Amino acid sequence: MADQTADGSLRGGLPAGLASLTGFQLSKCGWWLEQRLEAALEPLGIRVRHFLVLAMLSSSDSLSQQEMADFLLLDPTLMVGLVDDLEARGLCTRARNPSDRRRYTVRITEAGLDLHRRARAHADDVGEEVFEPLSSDERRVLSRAIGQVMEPFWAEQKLRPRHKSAR
Amino acid sequence: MADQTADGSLRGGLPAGLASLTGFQLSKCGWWLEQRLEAALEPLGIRVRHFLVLAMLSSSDSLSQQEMADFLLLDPTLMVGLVDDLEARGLCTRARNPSDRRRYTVRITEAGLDLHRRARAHADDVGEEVFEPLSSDERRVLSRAIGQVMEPFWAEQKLRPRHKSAR
DNA sequence: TATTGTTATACTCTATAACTATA
DNA sequence: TATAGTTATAGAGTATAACAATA
Repeated sequence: MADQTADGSLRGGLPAGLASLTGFQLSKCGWWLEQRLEAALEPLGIRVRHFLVLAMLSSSDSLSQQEMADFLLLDPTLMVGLVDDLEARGLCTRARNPSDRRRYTVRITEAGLDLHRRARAHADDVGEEVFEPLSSDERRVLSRAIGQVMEPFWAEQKLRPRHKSAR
Repeated sequence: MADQTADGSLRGGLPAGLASLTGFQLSKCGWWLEQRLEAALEPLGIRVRHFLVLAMLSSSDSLSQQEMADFLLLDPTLMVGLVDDLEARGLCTRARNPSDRRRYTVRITEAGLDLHRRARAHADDVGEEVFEPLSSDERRVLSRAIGQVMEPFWAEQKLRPRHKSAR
C-alpha cells in the first residue's frame, strides 16, 4: 500500500489497517453520501428514503408497497408511514389494484415528479462534491463498477422469499 | 443509461430511478459487504466492529479509546464495551498512559494479532466474492478511487471537535 | 475549565406479532 | 393456506447526561 507513513498510518491519519480495507472505506463512503444528502434534502421537507421512493416511482408506472420495500431493503411495515407521508403531501396516490385487491397501486403525481426532479438535482450535486477528487473518466468507471458488482445481489434479492429476508 | 428495459427497470429488476443513483448502489454495496463479513466472522466469535478495532491496533503501536472512536465514527461510550470484550478475551491490553493518566494505552496482543490475521483473511475472501464481477484491474481502480474520495473526509474528520461530531 | 473514560438512562429506529382483507 | 397492508408493541442499538479522575 502506497502513501504509508512511518507510524503505520496513511495521509489523513487513518490507520493503515483500516485504510487498506476497501470494504470499510466503501461503507463509510456510502454513509457519508447519505448524511450529506439527508442534509441537502432537509429544505425540501423529505428524507433520503422519501426521495428513494419517489425515484422508484418516477421510473415505473406503478409499484406495490411490498415491491418498493424489497428494492429498498426496508421492512414492509416501514413503507406504510413512508407512503402515508408522500400521499399526505400529494406526491403520490394510493389505489387498490383491481386485479388483486390486497395490493395498492402506488403512483407518482405531477407534484411528486416535480419534487423528485429537484431532489435528484441535490443528489447529483452531492455526488459531484463527494466524487470531486476523481476525473470524469474515473467517475464513470466507479459508477459502472458498483452497478456491475451489485447486479448479482439484486438478482438474488429478487428470488428470495419475502418472509425470510435478512436485513 | 444502458441495459434499460421497456418498463424502466434494469436487468436484475431494479427500477432505473434507483439503479442510476450511484450513491444508493454504493451505500447498499457497503451494507452488503458488512452483512457478509458479519456472517463470516461469527465462527470467530467477534463482530465487524471488533475486527475493525483489531485492524486499527494491528497497524499502530497503541491508540486511545477516543482516537479509535474517531476513526470508526462511533460514539466514545461504545468503545468502552468494545475494548472490554477484546480485553476479556486477551486480544488487547489496557494500560494508563503515563504521560496523560486520563487516557488508556490500548495495545494488541499476540493472540489479538493472530485473530486479526484470520479475520482479515475472511474479509479478503468476502471482498473477492463481492468484487468477483470485476477484473483485477477494475478492482484496483475501484479501491484506489474510494480511497481518494475518502481522503478529504478523513482529513476533515480529524479537525472536527469531538463533542460536536454528527454521526 | 476542558478532556478521558465510565455508567445509567432516555431515545430512536426497526423488527415482530397479531389482525383484516383478499387471494 | 398464503399474501398485502396495517397497527401496536417489544427489542436492539445508539446517543445523552452526569460523574470521577486527570490535565
